Formats: sequence, structure tokens, C-alpha cells
Amino acid sequence: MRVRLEDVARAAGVSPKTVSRVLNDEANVRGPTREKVLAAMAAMDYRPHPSARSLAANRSFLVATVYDNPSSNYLTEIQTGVLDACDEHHYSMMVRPLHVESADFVERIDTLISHHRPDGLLLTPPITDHPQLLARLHELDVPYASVSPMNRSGSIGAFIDEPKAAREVVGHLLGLGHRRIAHVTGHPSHGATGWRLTGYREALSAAGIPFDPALVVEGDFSFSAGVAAARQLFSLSDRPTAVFAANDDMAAGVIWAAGEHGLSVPRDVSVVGFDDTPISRQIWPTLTTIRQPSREMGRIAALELLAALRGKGEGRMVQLPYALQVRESTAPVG
Amino acid sequence: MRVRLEDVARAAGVSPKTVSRVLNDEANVRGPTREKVLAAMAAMDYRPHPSARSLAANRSFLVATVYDNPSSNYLTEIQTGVLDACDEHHYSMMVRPLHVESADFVERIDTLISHHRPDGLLLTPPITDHPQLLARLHELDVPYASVSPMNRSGSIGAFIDEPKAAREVVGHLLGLGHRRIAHVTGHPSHGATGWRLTGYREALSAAGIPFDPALVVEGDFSFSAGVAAARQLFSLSDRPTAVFAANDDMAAGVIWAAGEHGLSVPRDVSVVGFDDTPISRQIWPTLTTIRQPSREMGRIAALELLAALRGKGEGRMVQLPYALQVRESTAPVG
DNA sequence: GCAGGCGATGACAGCGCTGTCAATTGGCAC
DNA sequence: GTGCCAATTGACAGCGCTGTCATCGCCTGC
Repeated sequence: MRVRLEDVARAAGVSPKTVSRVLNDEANVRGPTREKVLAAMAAMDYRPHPSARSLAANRSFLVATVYDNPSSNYLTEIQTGVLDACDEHHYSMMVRPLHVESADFVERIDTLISHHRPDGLLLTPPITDHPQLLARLHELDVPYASVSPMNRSGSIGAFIDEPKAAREVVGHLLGLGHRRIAHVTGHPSHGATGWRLTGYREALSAAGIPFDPALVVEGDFSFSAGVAAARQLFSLSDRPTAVFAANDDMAAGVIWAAGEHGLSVPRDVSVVGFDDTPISRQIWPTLTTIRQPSREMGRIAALELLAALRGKGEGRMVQLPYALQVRESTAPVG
Repeated sequence: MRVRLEDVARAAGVSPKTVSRVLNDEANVRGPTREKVLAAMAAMDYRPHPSARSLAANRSFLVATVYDNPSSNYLTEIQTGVLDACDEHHYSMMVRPLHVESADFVERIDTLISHHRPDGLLLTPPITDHPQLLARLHELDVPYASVSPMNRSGSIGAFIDEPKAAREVVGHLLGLGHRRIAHVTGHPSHGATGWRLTGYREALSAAGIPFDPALVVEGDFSFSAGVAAARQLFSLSDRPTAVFAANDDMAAGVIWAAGEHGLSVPRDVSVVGFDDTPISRQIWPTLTTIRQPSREMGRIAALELLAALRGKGEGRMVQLPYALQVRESTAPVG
């Protein structure tokens, strides 16, 4: 039989309730008492029984990470960060893939909640921006944190300054002397799409370059969308000398299409992406891009959620730094 | 307050224990009684409280998926499959990334087990092949299932016939008239590495082609290893007309290196990979490869594990079908 | 030195379910 | 119709912990 809280109490010469207080880091335990209990717990290698704790405390010590189809690299990073945070506070994490477009999306989250009773949810884009879901969560009074939500007000989570990052990567191209810079946008339903377009326009505007709608092509974050957009752009009589694709997959598609058109990257055309996914290092030339600290974003968002759950503060919306990764796909304008 | 088992019992006019029996699908409940209970449960939208169940039954209804660094695509697929299986039987799943090389690897699994008390583990390569871990799991009497383990005997899980798949993809090259076929191996610590090499040798042997050690280069499953191996192979005076890389990332590296050497794929050299990861469709030319049903492998392995946990059978080691995906990176020998 | 007040600790019940074992029922042979 | 056995059902305790509230002890101020 395992070591139980009662055993620790006996060994420490206190009541079970006092051990419980120490375990849960509650106030009103005298220093020496706490020490005694901690020593006994360590000596006996005590581990609280999660189910017993949950049952008695009416909390699950469980956080659910909910996602729909982000790239698996991104997801794995976020997931790892959330796990980091959960481990720090002895919470568990479960994962739940869902289809945000499906009719029963909100209902499925209801089911998730009533089955597993997570103490809080961690949402990833685009689930962060589903109004009915957020309304339902408020209704059920289930706390949640969001990674890169479209609307940050009133919620807790983590984000980077996307427009600024986009300005910076476009600024890098401007600094190399490029003036005809095209942009391939992301999927219209993602917040990132708008932010990156905004950053692109702001950077051009700050450099005194007029906005040319012919240089902006709608994509959807996929490799093939990058190919299609690039075919269109490279067929223009006055073709761009640089392309800012709203993510790395599309940038890879642009680079492929460049080869198809007999254009060499970066000699004839510079290409930049966004996200710093592994593909940015797996293609040739390697891709200049923006690195998001995805794992850290998952971790921080989860930590803020846990802080709120544990009643240590309200939970904040935290801004994290990004970093421009200059690689081989960009060069001075020829 | 939520609906409890007691409420259902009252509504159905039976004792709580009988409801429990129906809930747990136990024998010795008469048909009509079962119906009555099921009807009451449905009418009241009853959900058992997981913690209460775990506490009383001394089982967690939890499976832990343990992994070290597989590619995130592979991991996500496996994870989704395991979740599919867990959902089918109202189990939960947790995930746990670990470093198999670290000194405290087994200890960390011990900690995982004593903290979260999963009823079983789901192992992915290369964790499937860690003798001390497996020994420890037997010692602790914790059931586990393995996906693609090196040693299948006596364990439960899912696998594909890797040597046969390798024979098939090499056979595809042979069918295109290739005779000088090189092989870039995987990381020596992975079972797949040996199987794929074996399949390669068997295919050549069956075609009456002598084995040439100069055409086999050791890699490690990474893009850059593919590049390095290909540089070596393409510098041979009698260079190969086709390359079988032990996974897609290395195949992508081979294709890149071909460009570097002024070789066109597939005109001058055919390249095949293994795994059918997204990169096989994101590069140009798209990659001929072997598709593993990873999600299904996760699902089936988990189902077998659950069957064993629930006492419905012993749990089997199940073979699943693979499929050769012919794409653009292979062509008849020039 | 003593009342008053607050911080620290403990007693106790019970969270929602299942294991054990006892009680009851139904079915069948005769 | 009766007796017997197995199948079915129920009573009860308790899984390991925490919430609530009562109690205890110590320090403060006069």
C-alpha cells in the first residue's frame, strides 16, 4: 500500500489537515510545523493521490489544450510549453483536437468539460476567436487562456506584436534596397493574416512606398497557395524583387515557383516567411523568417491560467519577444 | 449540483450499485434492468465523476503517451490515434515528452507513474526499445503498448512490415530499370534503420544485384545527414542512378544536394523516401515514399492496450498495411 | 496579571463512486 | 408444488483527501 497523507501526518506528529495545508501551500501554518511536515513528506516519498484530491477539493487539477489543425510543429511546441507550466504546478494536461468549422463544435467542448471537468482551457488559434465558444465558456464560468488571440482585451494568455514583427521583416527587405515587395496573405479567418498585412502596409508606408494592390495576393498558409500566388506575381510585367509570405510554408512554395520561372533565390528575388518552422531550415536556400517563441508562449499562457486558477492573481495577457532570423533567402536587390 | 449516480439510481428504481454495474458494463444485470438504467442515465444526461470513479475503483482510466523527439508530424498523428481510441472507451490520455538519453530517464517514468498513476503507457520509438524501461514497467506491473517496437515478441501494439515496405520501394526503383541504387540509413539506435536496410538488401539480392558497400551511407534521419550522404554518393566515379533514403527528411536533403551537383531529379537521379511526411509533398519534385498509417497505428495500439486494461482479452501485436506513394521524384533510368 | 483577539491546529464529515459480501429472486428438476 | 442453485440485486463501508467549524494557545495592551 502506498504512503498516504495520514501516514505523513502520523510521522510528523500533526493532524492530517495540517499536512493537507502544507501540501496545498495554504497560509496559517507555522514555519517549524511546515518544516516538520515537509521533512516527513520527503522522507516517505509521499505523493498525493490525484483522484482523492480532486474529489475532495472539487477541482480536477487538469488543464485541457484545445486546438484545430495548426501545423503540427506549432502544436507540439505549444503543447510542450503548456506541459512545462503544468509540471511546475503539479497540474495535468490533456489535449483535444477539434474542428472549429463543425456544427457541433461548442457542444463538443461542453462534452469535454462535463466529462473531464478541466479546471481551465488553453486555446490556440483559430479557436481563440470563436465568439460562441468564448460566450459559452463565460456562461459555464470555465477560465481559459489564449495564445495569440485576435482580441486580447479581457482575456489572459500570451502574444507577440505581430504587426511590429511584420514591419521588421519587411524592413529587412527595405534595408536591402528592395522597393517592389509583394505580400502573400494568410487564411482570412486567422487573426495573424490581418496583423501581418497591416505590418506590411505600415512598413511600406513608413518608407514612402505607395501601396500597390497588384502586389498583394490572398493565400491560406499552405505550400500550394504560395506556389499559386508566386506564379501570379512572377508573371507581372513589373515583377516584385522580394516577396513576404505570411508563413514559412507559403514562402517555401514561393521559392519553388521561383525555380519554375527560372528565377534564382535570392539573386533574382528575395523571399521571407514567418514562424521559423523546421521547413525554413530544410529548404534551399534556407529561409529568412520571424521566430515566434511558441513553446514559451504556451508556457506563459498556461502559467497565467494556473495563476488565475490557484487564486494567485488575475492572470495577465503577456507580450513576448520575437526574433528576426536572417538566413539565405534574402540578398540586396540586384 | 450535478446529476450523481445516486440520482440515476433513484430515477431508475434500483440501487446505486446496479447503476454502477451498468455503467461499467459488468455481467449479471438483467436485460430489462439494464434498459431502465440506461434510459434514466440518458434522460438525466448523467456523466460519472472521473475522480470519484478512480478513487473508488483504484484505477485512473488514464493512458500516458510517452515520446522522445519523434518528428512532430509523426507524433501528432500517433497522438490523435491514441485519443481516438481513448475516446471510444472513455479513457483520458496524457502526453509526456522525455529524453531517452538522459541519465534519469527511467526515474522520470517512475515519477510520472507515481504522480499520475496511469493505468497503462503507450510507447513510441525509440522509447519502445529501452530495455531498462521495459524491465521496470514489468517490475511495476504497468501494462504498455508499443508502436513499431524493435522487438515485438511478448508485447502488444501495432507495426507495419518495414522490411517488406523497403523491399517494395526499392522494387519500384528496380522496376524503373535502376541497378545502381544507393541507401542512406537512419539513426543506428532506431529499429527502423535495420529493417529498412534489410529490405534494401533483400530487394537487391532478389533482383540478382550484388551488394555494394560503397552505396550505403550512414545517416541519422535528419535533412542535413541526407545532404552529407548525397554529397558523398554523387562524388563517386560510378554514381548511383537512384537513392533510397530511410526517411523523407533525408530524401529531401538528397534532392537538395542533387541540385547542388547539377543533377536533376528525377531525370538524372531518382530519389525515394519513407514515411510520407508533409515534406514529401512540400518539396519539388514531390517525393515517392512509403505511407505508414501512423494515426491508425496509434489507435490500434491504444485499443489493444485498453482491451488488456479492461480485461477484454490479452492485447495483441497487430500488423497494419502500408502503401507505396508514387510521386514525381522517380523516373525510368536515363 | 488578565481579558481579548487572532493565528494555528485539529475533529469530523463527506466528496461520488465501487468492492465485498449478504440477501433476494427466478428458473429448473423432480 | 417444493427445494435447490445460480443469477441478480442491494447494503454498507471506505477509497484518500479537503471544507467547515470548533478549539487551542499565544501575544498584546492596559
